[in-house]
Amino acid sequence: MSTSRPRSATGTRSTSNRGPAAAEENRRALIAAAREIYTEEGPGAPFSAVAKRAGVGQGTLYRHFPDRIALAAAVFDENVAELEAALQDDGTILGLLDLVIDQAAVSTAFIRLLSEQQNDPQARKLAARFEALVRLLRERDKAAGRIGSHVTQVDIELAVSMLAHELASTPAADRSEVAVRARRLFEFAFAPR
Amino acid sequence: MSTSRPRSATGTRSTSNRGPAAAEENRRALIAAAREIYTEEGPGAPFSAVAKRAGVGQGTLYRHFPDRIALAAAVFDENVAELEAALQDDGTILGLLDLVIDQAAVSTAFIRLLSEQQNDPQARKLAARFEALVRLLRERDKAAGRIGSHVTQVDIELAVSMLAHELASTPAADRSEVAVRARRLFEFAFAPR
DNA sequence: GAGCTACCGGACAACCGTGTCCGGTAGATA
DNA sequence: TATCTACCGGACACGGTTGTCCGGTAGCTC
Repeated sequence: MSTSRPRSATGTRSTSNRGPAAAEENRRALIAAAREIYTEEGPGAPFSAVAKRAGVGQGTLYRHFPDRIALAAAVFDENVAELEAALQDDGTILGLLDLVIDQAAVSTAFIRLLSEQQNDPQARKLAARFEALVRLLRERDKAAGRIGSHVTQVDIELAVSMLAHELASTPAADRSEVAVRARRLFEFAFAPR
Repeated sequence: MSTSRPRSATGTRSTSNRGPAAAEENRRALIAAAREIYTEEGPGAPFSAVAKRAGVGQGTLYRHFPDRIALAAAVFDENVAELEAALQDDGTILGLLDLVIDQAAVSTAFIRLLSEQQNDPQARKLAARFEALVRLLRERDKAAGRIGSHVTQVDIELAVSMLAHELASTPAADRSEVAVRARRLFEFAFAPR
């Protein structure tokens, strides 16, 4: 996740900041900065803060990502890919919840994007990937008797959404405490009856 | 400007808008307006919109309530009183969830106030009243075997908080659908094992 | 009914985030 | 090296919110 740029905290850009190669590097720096910002300040943070954090100008930010949605989509594309990679082979629903907890702030922004931009094609595509992943995990868990048959696809999506929203509005200090509680609550809700 | 005020649902002012009696009426109008605004636009709505909605000037708003917190506290004071009135005698935890659902937007703002202003004495007092209510309901439900003994005080508070947050970020159109789902989920989580 | 007090209302300055625009400059090309 | 191109960065204009300040006026007192 770390870039080697003056950027957020340390180091100096190895290459120049001009030319086509730099354009790509800037793009990646912006995505990384957005992740950090989401994590630290939540999805409401000023858009322009991303540029500052990435160590580039406003112009560069808007050139690469015309609006918040475009940037968010780029961030979550990576995010969903990580979830898929971690869970597709042998993950579980509870494992999914754990990853959502790990990625608390980014997850929230992701969930928010999905619910607020239901018309945006990019957002829809991400939603579809996420839902497919949930479907896979649910079927596997059900077959293995790890979750009850009363648990629907939507139940799980709702649980993820609630968890993410709750974590987003929890002061960082209490977050792990809340995460443990919530996980336990959903474990009860999903348990075979 | 003459007799026709933009004042909304609360109706037309019967007395003048000056003098000590009017001061009290303005105060109540502001609280009512704040409720409406929370309900319609969520807790992020411009503070000054409350004054406009109440049909009074900015000055009047700030004179009565120096900041958002003071106003929010006044609103939720009424709110908690309503919860107490409705549930104290024979309410249940699920009944509490239902009321939270009914008051979706106001509840959210309430929950947010509690988590963001943990130091404010007014907010703490409201939190204490709310927690006492939950304690009462939980003990009653437990005694009656309506909820499992694994369900803790904090579990319930967390469920309310998650529910409120989720509803807040749900488009109005989908809210009742989500409410039903969430209620069911918590019913499973709380059920005796 | 005259004067005093208290409260009202809205104008306004300060502030913050957004998105655009353009001068500057590195790198590419020959 | 001279010139051309593409991208960079930050200044800035704009729109919206906050919180203050003060002239105006209703109601109260005598």
